[in-house]
Amino acid sequence: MERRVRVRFAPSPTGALHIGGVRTALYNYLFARQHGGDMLLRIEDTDSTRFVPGAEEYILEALDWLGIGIDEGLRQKKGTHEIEAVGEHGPYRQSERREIYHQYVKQLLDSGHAYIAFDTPEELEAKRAEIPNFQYDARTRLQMRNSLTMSADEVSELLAKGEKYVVRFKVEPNEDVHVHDLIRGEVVINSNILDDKVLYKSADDLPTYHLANIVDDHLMEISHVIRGEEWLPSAPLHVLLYRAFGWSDTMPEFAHLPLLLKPDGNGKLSKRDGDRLGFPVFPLEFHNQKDGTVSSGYRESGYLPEAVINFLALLGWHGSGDQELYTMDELIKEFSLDRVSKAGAKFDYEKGKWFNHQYLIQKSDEELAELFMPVLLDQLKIKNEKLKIDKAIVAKVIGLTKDRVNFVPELWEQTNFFFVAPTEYDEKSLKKRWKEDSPRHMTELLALLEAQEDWSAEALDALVMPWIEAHEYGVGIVMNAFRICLVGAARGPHIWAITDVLGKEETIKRVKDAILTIGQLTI
RNA sequence: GGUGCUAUCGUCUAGUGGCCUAGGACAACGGCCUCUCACGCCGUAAACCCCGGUUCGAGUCCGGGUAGCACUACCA
Repeated sequence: MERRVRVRFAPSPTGALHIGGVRTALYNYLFARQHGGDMLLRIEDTDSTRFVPGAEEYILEALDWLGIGIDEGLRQKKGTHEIEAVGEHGPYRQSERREIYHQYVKQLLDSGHAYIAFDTPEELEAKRAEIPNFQYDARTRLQMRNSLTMSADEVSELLAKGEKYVVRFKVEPNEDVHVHDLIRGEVVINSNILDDKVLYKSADDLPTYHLANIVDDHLMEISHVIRGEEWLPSAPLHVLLYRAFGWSDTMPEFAHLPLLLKPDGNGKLSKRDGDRLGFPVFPLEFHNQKDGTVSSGYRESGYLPEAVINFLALLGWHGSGDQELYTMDELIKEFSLDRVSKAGAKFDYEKGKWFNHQYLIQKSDEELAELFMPVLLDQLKIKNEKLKIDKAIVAKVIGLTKDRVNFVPELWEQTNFFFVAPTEYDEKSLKKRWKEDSPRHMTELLALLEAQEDWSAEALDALVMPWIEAHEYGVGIVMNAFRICLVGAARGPHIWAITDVLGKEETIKRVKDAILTIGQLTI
C-alpha cells in the first residue's frame, strides 16, 4: 500500500525545546522531505498544569531558526514572530480539540474497550502505598470503583452529581502485542504488564497523551511516527488503541529514536547538565516565565544553525560513507531510518564546536562581519571607546583571524587589538619575548618606520628584514617585541597584516607607548 | 522489583559471516610550517563487555550472563 508520507513533530509547551526534541524534529523533517511528504507540527497541551507561557512561540522560533520547515499545523509566519495555522486537519492545538476527543472517548466506552473510573487520586495513592507494585489492570480493576463494578444506575447517579471521573482503557490480559519498529525490528510485549491507562479526565475535560495522540495521528493521516525511545514501552498500548478504534489498517509505522545521553556519567541529557558542564542544551535562550529561570541557547552562544543541524544529524545517524559535513539538502538526500543507531548517543559538545568551526570558516568575511558587528559594538561600548566602525575593516580583520575561532563572539578576543590599543602587556609574553635589548631595538625600528613612506606589507618587509639581518638582531627577537608593542601579547596574525590595518600613525604611536610603558615595568 | 531496549577506540561512529593486521571523525599526544598564537599538513596512541554455541571461518548469527538506559502517573 502506497500512501503519502506524513510525519509530525508534536511537542508539549512545557518549557524550552530540548536539544533531543530538536533532533527528533530534524529526523522527522528529513524523512518527510526525502519522501516528498508533509511535516506537521502539533502542540500537545493536554496537561493544563504544566503549560508554560511562551513555550509554543519558543518552539516555533527555534525550528524556524534552524531551518526545519513546517508544511502543516502551527508555524511562524514568514519573517514574523506571529503564529499561523495551515492545513485542513486543524485545530493543531490539542486543547482546542476537546469536542473531537469526546466522540472517540464515547466510541471506546460504547464498544466496551474503555470504562469509567471514579477512584480519586488519593484513593489510588493509598492503594499504591498499601499494595507494592499495584497496577490498575485486569487483575485489580474489579476491586476498584468503576463502571465495571458498579451498577449502571450508580454510575449515572455519580455522573449526574458531577463526580470527577476518568475513562480508562480496558486492556485484555495475557496477549503478546507485536510492535513493528523501523529501527529496532519486531518488539513483543505481553499485555499483562500494561495497565488500564487513563485516556480522559473529566476534571479538565481533556484526554491524556495516549488518546489524543492516537486520535490525532489517525485524523491527520500520519504515516510514520518518529519519536524518542522513551515512547517504546507505550507503543504496544498505542497498537491496542488503534485496534480498538478499528484503525489497524491505517496505523502509522513506528520508529523509536535512540536517546541523547549525558556527556559524562549516565542517563538522559537534561537541562541541568548544560548548567553543570557549561554548554547549552536548548537551541535558543529561554526565559521561563513560570519559574523565572533562564536557559542558555545555541544561537546566543554563537552557533550557526547549519552547524547545529549537522551536529545533531550525526548524533545517532551516519551516512554510508565517511562524510561528516552535510548541508540540509545533502542530509535530505542521504538520510535513512535504517542507518539510525540503536544505542543512545552521549552528547559530545567538543565535536559540536568543531562543526561550528567548519561552518564558520566557510562563511565569507562580510557575512561574518555582519554577525560579529553586534558583539563588537557591545564590547567597544563596555570599553567606553568612541570609534566609528568601518565594516570593510571588520571584514578584513575577520579574514585574518577566523581560522582560529570556533564561534563568532570569540572573534573579539582575536581582534580586539585592532580596535583598541593595548593598555597593558601580557606578563608571560613579556617574560619570554621582551629582551634586554628590546627597548633599543624598538627605538631604532621606530626611526626606520617614521621615515618610511610606502606602508605596504612588501615594502615594510623589505625595509625591516635587511635591517635586522645587518645588525644580526635576530628576526624572532625583534618581531616578537614589535608584536608585543602592537598587540600587547605574543599572538595574532602576521605582523605586516597588523601594521597594514593599523596604519602608520597608529603603529608608531603604539610602539612609542610600549617603549615608555614597558620601560617602567620591572621585568 | 517488573518489562523492554541497547552494547566496537575517552566520545560520535563504519562494519549486515571471509575484503578486519577492525576504517573515519572529535578530543589527546608528537612532528612539520613559522616573528607569536592559531589554522593547516603529517604522524602516534587508542576499541569489538564476558562466557558458551553454530560455522572451514564470528566484531558480524544464536543462547546465557553482565552492564547501561528507558518505561513502570488522572506528565508528555
